[in-house]
Amino acid sequence: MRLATWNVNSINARIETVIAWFRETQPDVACLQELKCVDEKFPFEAFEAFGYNVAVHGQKTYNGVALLSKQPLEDIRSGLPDGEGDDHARYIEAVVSGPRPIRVASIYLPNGNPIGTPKFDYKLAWMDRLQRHAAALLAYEEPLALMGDFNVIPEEMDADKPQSWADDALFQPQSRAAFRRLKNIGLTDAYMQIDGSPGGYTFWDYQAGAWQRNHGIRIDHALLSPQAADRLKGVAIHKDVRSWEKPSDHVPFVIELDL
DNA sequence: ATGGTAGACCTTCTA
Repeated sequence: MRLATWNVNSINARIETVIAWFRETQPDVACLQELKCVDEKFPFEAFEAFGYNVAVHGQKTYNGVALLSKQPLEDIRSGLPDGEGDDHARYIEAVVSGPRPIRVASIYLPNGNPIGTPKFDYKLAWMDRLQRHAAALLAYEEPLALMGDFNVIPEEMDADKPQSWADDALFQPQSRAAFRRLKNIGLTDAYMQIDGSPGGYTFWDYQAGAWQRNHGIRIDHALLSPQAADRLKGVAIHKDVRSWEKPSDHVPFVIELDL
């Protein structure tokens, strides 16, 4: 079973690129982030034509997440618990049905920049909420994949120029510690389990020729419960997609599970 | 030295 996560940076601006990639990769499940549209503006038909079931948690202009699956989606939940006062559409989860069901979440974790502002506090509070919810899901002791744009550079090896991220919310010690705490409740970083080599970047900024200079970072992750990690067979970063026409600044990250 | 691009949308915000 092939599961993908991809921050598309506007689904409607990216639809031709995204469809071209779906044709080529045929993922069983895809987690999309940064749709930048409300539910009604999501291009359902383009994906339903491929036989995908779609669950969308959209928002005007900013954020927005979706789950696409060839198998039916059940128990669809939008938003993290304890979300009063939080109107950002950054989380959707569902159970992908089948002989061996798996719960999958599409996550767009807050960026948090600039540091020293309420935006950074919001990031850390959101990570705390995510950890508490993930702990509750782990108690089911079932296959679970938390996939998305976590907006955290876990280690120095996950950035081409770590120094240039020193003052950035994505590489703050507090952000990295919160990401470690999340993993330490019992989640496995799929990339590190299978590959783990430096340079496995998933994002290159549009600015300052970051792609041409390979100034990338690894911020798109898949965190797996033990029941999913035990069935992890492969990971792949679709780096070449960054060089396609009208690319997102993120590329797809794909994991293969023996489910 | 603080550059540079992309998307949504109306003027600036977010990334």
